[in-house]
Amino acid sequence: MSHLQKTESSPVRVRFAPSPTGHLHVGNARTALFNWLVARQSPGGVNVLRVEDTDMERSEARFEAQLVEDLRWMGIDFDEGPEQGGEYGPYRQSDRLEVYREYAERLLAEGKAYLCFCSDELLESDRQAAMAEQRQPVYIGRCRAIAPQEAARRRAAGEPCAVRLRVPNHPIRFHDLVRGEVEFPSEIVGDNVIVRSAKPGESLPGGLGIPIYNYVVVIDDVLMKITHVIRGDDHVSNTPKQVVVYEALGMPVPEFAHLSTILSADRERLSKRHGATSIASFREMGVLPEALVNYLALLGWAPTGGTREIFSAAELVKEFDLSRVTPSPAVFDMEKLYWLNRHYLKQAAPERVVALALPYFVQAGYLPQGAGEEVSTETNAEVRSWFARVVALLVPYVDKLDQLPEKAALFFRYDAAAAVANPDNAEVLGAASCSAVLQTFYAKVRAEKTEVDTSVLPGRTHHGISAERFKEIINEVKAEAGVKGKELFHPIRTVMTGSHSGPDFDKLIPLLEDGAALSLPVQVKSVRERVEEFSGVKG
RNA sequence: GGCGCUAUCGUCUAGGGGUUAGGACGUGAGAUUCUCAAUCUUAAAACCCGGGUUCGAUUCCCGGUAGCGCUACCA
Repeated sequence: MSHLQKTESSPVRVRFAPSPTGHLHVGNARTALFNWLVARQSPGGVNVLRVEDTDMERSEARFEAQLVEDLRWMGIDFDEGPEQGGEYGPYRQSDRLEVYREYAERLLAEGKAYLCFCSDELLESDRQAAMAEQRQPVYIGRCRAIAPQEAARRRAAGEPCAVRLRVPNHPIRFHDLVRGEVEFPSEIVGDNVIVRSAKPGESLPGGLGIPIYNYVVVIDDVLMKITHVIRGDDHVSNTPKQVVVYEALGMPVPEFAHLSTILSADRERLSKRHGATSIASFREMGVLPEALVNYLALLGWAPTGGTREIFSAAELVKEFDLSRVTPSPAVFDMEKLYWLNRHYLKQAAPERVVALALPYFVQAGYLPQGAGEEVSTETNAEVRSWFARVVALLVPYVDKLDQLPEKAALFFRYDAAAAVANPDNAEVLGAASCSAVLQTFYAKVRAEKTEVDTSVLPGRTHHGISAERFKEIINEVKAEAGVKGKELFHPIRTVMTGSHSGPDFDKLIPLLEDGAALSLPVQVKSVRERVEEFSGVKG
């Protein structure tokens, strides 16, 4: 944190500056997280959200809203931004065009910038020529020497013109918290355009067009008093172009921190093509925000010692250190995210996991639409408490919440015929001792007293074999059929669940019986019903 | 093409002029359990290549290679 200390006089101010052109991606989310961590770990630190929507064609308001929601879900909040305002607003670039124009005029008046009247065609042929001669394809400065009065006259006459910044004649250097000192020769920068020429319908007062990104970021960062620019490393090559703007403005250059790219398993830049990489998709699949935050922090950062991996957001705020961030790109590993998610799923308060799991079951059609509602009728409360036990039983089996309904198939999708036909069960069902076990077991279950309970669901019987009673039955089968161990348990398990593997009987049997007593969209079959159905297929 | 950035187990990483190169995910094995999941134990697994500097380089320097980024009146 030493790098933050020296700016103690003025508090740390960082910003996250996304373009609302799509869903929030893991790469951007990590950038947002690192910014947030730096702001929160520094006394008086301020986290600014700035929406870079100058690309009118691709920017959409709904993406901005989505973005903020995704960030909030992760626990990342802002002190200043379009929603909360602040003294350095407005925070949407589309609302700041007048500011950019003013500064451009100032730069022009001071001779730091000049008007360029070159046509697109001319520029393009310059570029081709430069490429052919293997030179850097930068602007050759054709309009640099036009006298200001002459330029002003041509502009007033309505001749289309762009504004270019005069690049200084010295190497451009800046400090990067993750990469150290970075230096570029000025020749590679060139006199870049900072304000486009006016396009029909996009004209600003004074006949200028929409300003260029590399210029507006600097104006914004200067005006918003940003002390640390933390962003993706796709901006390192842009940085010298921006540093030149700071110099022209006579403003101090902030600290930079360029975060490495997140790659997919094929070592390509992570994109939609690589499946679910948007923050929304992680939320939808039932990844906990604390797992995602923890994982993202570990991508490119490790604490001193490098052995600790589990960090809450609060712990990250305490431990995180920008200068320990690695400059090398990292491959996104879904398995490790899942590992963290499994960890946090076990840690999480049961009620929370149940609430989060519920929609998946409603969607699967296993639970009624209103099951999530707070208004708890008596039945609803019963369903909920049963469901809570189901979730608790199944959570150790999943990486993420959306896998839960599939794991719950043993409750809702019992199918004896399919179980008997399943090749996975062939060995168990084909064992010599199987028949004896099954016959004895069927008889025992049938002999159980049936307790009719029509209070919950008229016309249904609730047998209510307890876990203890079930254990006794198994012991009786063991004694009478003379079979023990796997040969005893596997066939019985197959009858009960359709599979020879699954949760402990102690927990499973009561859930089966209690579930059967409930009125659900997909009826859970009781122990006795399962026995009847199974014996019908395999007598 | 030019410029820049990067390079430790399959993956995320720690470390650093002399180390048995550490941890984690994943994988294999074992324990536990009727079984699966969970849990515990355990094993295999890495310093990109070539030159320097040095008594000694994985570590420092240079070059190569590879990957990525930027090369716009995109952001």
